[in-house]
Amino acid sequence: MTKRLSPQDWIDFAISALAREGFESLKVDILARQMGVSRGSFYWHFADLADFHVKVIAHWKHLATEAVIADVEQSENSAERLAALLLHAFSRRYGLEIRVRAWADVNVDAAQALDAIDRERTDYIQRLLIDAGVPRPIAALRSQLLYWAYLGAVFSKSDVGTDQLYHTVHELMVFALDVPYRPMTNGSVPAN
Amino acid sequence: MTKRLSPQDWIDFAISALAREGFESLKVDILARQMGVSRGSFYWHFADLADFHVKVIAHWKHLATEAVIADVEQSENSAERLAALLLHAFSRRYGLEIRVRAWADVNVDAAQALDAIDRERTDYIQRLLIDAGVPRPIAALRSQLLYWAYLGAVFSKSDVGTDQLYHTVHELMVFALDVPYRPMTNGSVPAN
DNA sequence: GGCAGCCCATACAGAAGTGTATGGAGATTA
DNA sequence: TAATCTCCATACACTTCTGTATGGGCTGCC
Repeated sequence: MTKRLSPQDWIDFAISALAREGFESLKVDILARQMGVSRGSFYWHFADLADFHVKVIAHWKHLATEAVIADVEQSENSAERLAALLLHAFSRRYGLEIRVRAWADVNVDAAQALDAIDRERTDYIQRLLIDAGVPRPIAALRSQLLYWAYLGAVFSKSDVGTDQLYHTVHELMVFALDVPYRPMTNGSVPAN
Repeated sequence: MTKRLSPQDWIDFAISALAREGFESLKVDILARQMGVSRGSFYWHFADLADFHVKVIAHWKHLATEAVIADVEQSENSAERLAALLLHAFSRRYGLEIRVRAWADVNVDAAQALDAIDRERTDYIQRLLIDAGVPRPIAALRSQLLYWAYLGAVFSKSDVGTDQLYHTVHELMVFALDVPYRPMTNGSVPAN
């Protein structure tokens, strides 16, 4: 019945296991037990563990880039887009991303995937800044710093509260665009 | 001769191994081999692996806090101190810190130590901002963001070049203190 | 020189995980 | 219905690492 598994089933389960327990749970033994199946199933679908890990990382990369693209379609002008992006970035749950970055310290493929994702994101932010009128060299620097702040937030345990979130975004918008910024949502953000 | 080892010898070697190869190298087998000694030595000095790891983490925490204190004594006024701190933070080699953060995803003690260090550092930055005249609630937010940027830089593979370094610090100083800042070193930083 | 105490080597048992070989159950197609 | 193809279970050999037990060398001290 529901017992026949596809390679994608394994990969999907691995992604959720990665988010829940970290990369050390991505072992044939453990996954098979949790999926109620034997290791024989795994070795039918995948050559070995390394092969499996490569495919899991590739799928994560796919998910991560999809998330970026989804943000692109949100608003019209680039300032609004940047604000929406920041809002989304700093309110997100970081479960999966923090696991992949820990994994990258051990796994070369994960490290390469992260490098690509990082470049992709900073490039996009930089384009937004340039479109918003920030001179190119300054935009390069600030996009880097903005993304670093995002990365730091990912790793920092301290969650951004819903009210602090708007202040955070406001501060970053001012930093990024050099002008006071008033968000579209409501008036809960002070005028600095 | 030079073969008799103290517990501290093991811990020191573990710290350097951690920086070089990551936390997965902190195994009795591997360390003993690299130190040219047998595992019997290890189990004489330490109860078990967990005990050893706890002590390694404690020692790292000691080193990390020492580094912060060293920065405190550098300059006179708080703006100069902040600039010196940023300069030092963003020009540092991150080898050890990135390893510990990866380790923290797996080891609870490492995670706790990192939490404490993070809090310590942000508190210090916040104090500097307040001393420099930034209102307390804004200082809290900005110190958080500044530290996030530092954390992001730690994880980002892209190294900060020596020339970009001054621009980075300049941008962050402006962001932190709300005023154009001119560093003391030389005139290589544009007036924005 | 003899005697403790400190430090290390060796050997053993065992857990956890990988990969392979083989066979068997179920669905699919001829 | 028979043959075949998919998918999985079981069993085995192997590696890596941990922790313990035991004994031996070295050092300082009397």
